[in-house]
Amino acid sequence: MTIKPAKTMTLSDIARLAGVSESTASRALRDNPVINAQTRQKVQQIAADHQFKVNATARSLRTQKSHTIAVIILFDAKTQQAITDPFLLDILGVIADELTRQGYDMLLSTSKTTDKDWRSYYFDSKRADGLIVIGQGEHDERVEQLSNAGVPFVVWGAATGTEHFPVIGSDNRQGAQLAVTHLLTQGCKRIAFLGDIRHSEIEMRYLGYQDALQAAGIKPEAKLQLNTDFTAQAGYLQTQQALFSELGSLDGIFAASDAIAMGAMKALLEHGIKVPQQLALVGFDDIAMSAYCTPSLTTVKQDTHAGGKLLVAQLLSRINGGKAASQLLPVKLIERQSSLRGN
Amino acid sequence: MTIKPAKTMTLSDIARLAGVSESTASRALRDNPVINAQTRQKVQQIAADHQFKVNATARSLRTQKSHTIAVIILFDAKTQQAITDPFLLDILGVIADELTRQGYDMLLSTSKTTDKDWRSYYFDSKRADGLIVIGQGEHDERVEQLSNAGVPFVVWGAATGTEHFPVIGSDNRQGAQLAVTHLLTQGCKRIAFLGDIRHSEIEMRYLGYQDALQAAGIKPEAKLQLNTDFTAQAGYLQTQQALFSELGSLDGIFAASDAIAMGAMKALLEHGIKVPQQLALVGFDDIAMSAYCTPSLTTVKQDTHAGGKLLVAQLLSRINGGKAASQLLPVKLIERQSSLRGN
DNA sequence: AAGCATATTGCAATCGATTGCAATATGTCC
DNA sequence: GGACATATTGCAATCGATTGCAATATGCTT
Repeated sequence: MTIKPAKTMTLSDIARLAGVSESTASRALRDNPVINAQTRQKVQQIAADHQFKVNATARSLRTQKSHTIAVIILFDAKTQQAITDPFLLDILGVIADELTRQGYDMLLSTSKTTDKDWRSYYFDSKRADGLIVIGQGEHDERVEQLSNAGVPFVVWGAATGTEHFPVIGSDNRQGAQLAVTHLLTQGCKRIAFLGDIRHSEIEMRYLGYQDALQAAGIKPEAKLQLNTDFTAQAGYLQTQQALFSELGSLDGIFAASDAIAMGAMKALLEHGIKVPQQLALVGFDDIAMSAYCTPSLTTVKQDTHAGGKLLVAQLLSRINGGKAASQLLPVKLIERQSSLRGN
Repeated sequence: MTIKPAKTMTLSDIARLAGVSESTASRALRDNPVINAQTRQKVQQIAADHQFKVNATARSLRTQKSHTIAVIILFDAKTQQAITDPFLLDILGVIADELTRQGYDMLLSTSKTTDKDWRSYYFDSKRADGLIVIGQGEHDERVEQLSNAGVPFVVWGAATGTEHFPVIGSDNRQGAQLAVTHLLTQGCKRIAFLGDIRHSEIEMRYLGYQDALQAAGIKPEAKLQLNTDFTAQAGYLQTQQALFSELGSLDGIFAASDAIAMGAMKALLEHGIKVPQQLALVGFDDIAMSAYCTPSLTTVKQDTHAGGKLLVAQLLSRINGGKAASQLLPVKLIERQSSLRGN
């Protein structure tokens, strides 16, 4: 039998019940040591008895802090799809937990929401103290605008070193290089790249792909780079098409995401191509499913946990008057069946 | 060259600049027809010039409406994992879009956040006007409490007909029945059920499983129901174990989620069991990857789009003084390779 | 020209909590 | 007993917008 308050209690109600002023009540509830211990205790007890909760709106108005961070997930302008890649979900979960741990709420915005002017909507209107933008996408001018407007924000994406706002992201170039070098080690000679290089993260992966080839004395062929959206379907269709085209014979594929890789795998298997014997395949992200497809997928694992924590840490530091710096996170190659030929 | 406001503009600034009172300015900005058209225009122009945005906090305080909905994703008490199933991501995206369309913001809370008392934290504190709870999980008392507290909320889960709060969800029982009937039609005689029936949604699926067997004159064996978490890993391990145990020979598996099914598939293939010839497999959810594993996965498709829209519609109706009703959404069997034996 | 309806605008209270500063009470020292 | 330091508490302003009601202006009627 919980007491069901007829109407919401306010601080003034609590103060009256405790026989103190609102200021004392307010201080008592916030454990301000200047208030006498007994008074403090009494006020807190009464507040608890009446299930009093501070009105977050009033507090925000007065303190000029919302204690809320807006997380914006950029959607692909082309596919119009919001969050689809399981990878996003991973990092989103980490960010959510970390924000909570730090006492912040998370306002989530996806796809169409972002038609809005983020700065106006979230920051100028005081809905949020700062922004986390996930996925730079294809060079978004809106991100650039943010940096001119004094809005505290951090981006998950590709730190190229040239942007003038803080970007946290995996070392995509290094990851791709590891992956492609691995393919070369497994004996691949002609490796296709599946991914849309208009996304800056993917562009970095493509650079890593080229690095690896060049290090092995192989000249990258432009026609082996095939623009592919972030979906299994796109990977499937692109691979089918590649197999029918006059690309010549491939013996390796590096896909810019695991979802793409799985689509590619499907197409290959349908065509009776043996993976990894005839063609070795490597993805990127290490989503949960990668270990459980057949053959299991070799991939580059991003440290989403570190990434999420870092995004939050940098943003909060920035909000609290400090600086936020770009940072590259190390990645790791996870070798599985799709590329291991057992020499 | 955007004008960079030295400090944030307030309504009073705009009023002063326009030479009108704050009340007139406020009304003008909200397109109140009582204000003279010219005045209205002038105020709006000035506001636009100075990139004025209404302070959402102040408005909320005054109007007593946050125009925010808290979405709570229940995590599994056991695995301690937050959002992992791709299915959640789907429905979350739909809800986000729909809330945006309706002019609401979305406060997302996962896993550890939910240690809090939701009612206090989100509703009593006026952070949100209502709650959407996703995943009833294993009979959560906290959901029950909400319904006693007059908080507007809706749940995505299993509408059993006995709960006294609005639940929107797929017709899990019907879906399972379709799936298992399909397996029987394909000639399966002994079908295992992989899923944790302590989750009410899964319980409904188990009932549907039993319905189908009984309709075919088969007596369900309790030992063929194997509790399994919502992950590919759990499906994999459980299936491995099942194959080594003295369950006798199975020729069909109905998994309570696609992720579980994919784990199961992995285990089967590793053991050289031919899918679907020796053992047919059906999942639930129709996540994006299901069409792209090999063999592709037969599954029961949930209408996440309708579900998300309905959740939002019902909640807003409830907030606006109306009623919210539980509702069952129809599902659809998607037949793919993992179960089709071509008779 | 007085009377009254209608169109616009402004005054001032209000939403609920926080906080700088002043006020009071208590204790200590010489 | 007076002076002064310290511990507690309260007053009142403030955050920024919204809104009921009153005030003023304008136009029309007879």
